[in-house]
Amino acid sequence: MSNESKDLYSYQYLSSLSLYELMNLPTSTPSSYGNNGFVPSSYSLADCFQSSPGAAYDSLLHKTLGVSPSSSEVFNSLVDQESKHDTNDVIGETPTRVSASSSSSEADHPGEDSGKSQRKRELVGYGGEENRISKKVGKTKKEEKKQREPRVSFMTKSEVDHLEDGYRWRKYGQKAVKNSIYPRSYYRCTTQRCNVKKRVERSFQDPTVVITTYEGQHNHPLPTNLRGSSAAAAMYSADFMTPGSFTHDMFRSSAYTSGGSAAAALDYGYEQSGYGSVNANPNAHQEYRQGGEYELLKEIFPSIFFKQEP
DNA sequence: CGTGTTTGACCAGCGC
DNA sequence: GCGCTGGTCAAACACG
Repeated sequence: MSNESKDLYSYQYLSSLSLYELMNLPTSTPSSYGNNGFVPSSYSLADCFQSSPGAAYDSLLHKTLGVSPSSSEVFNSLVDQESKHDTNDVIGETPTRVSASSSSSEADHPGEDSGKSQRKRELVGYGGEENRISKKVGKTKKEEKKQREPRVSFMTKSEVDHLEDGYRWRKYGQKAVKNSIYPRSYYRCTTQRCNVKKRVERSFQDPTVVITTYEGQHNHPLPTNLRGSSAAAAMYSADFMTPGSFTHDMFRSSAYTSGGSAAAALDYGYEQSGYGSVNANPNAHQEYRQGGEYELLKEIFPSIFFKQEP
């Protein structure tokens, strides 16, 4: 799969460049912070949504996926590449459509973890995971695969690998990835019974680009005792942004001044037909924001979205 | 002491 | 069947 992933990677890289061009982002990033153009990377990701989730999301996804039809393929292909083998099992069955409902919460789908891990836990007797093991009973591997969690992939121009999103993450692994000199880090939400994971890797073609892939949906509120720069990100935002006043232009400006920009893509496990219609139908954009993608993002970044709601 | 990171080992899936 | 690769585990370690 080496050649294929290489192509995907190249494709993605070009796509990200296209995004920057679309957003009229300069190649250099003079900053209003007077901070060499850098602020915590969390700003570029979280604040974009924090300031106005709808606008930022529009900006991110509509521009990324909407303007450039190939981009959606690229992003989705990228995040799907390791699970291509699932396609035959899943395609046409639309098992991973996500809505704001809790029907797809981790509690309901603990089998998000790979079967191999379950097998190992079964052998080792991994504490606190009995429910997973018991859930495994009576299921085939294929059935487990179908329960892949939806994933969201962000490309963020940042010098910081691990983007603060308000949740607490525990790093549980790091692997060198093929065709990249940068390792991929694996994080898991530290909240009990929440199996949301994320992978963080740096683009080997553009080291300034960090690719963050979230998998699953949090089944708990945002931790109250936040550490790190989530609050700081909010402060950054408050300094010069008024919630709700965020426009596409401001997002562009935000990405510009923060020295960071982000692209996002949603991975619904082969259910991508919606993008075409979104692109073709201007009115579909609203539906799309009210639909699964927007809601998914809300669930993944509740702290960001809830702050905007009166 | 609790929490998070590092890192070598292990395992399963896939391609050849 | 074998080797490669991605994903995960868990002991050891670091840190506040």
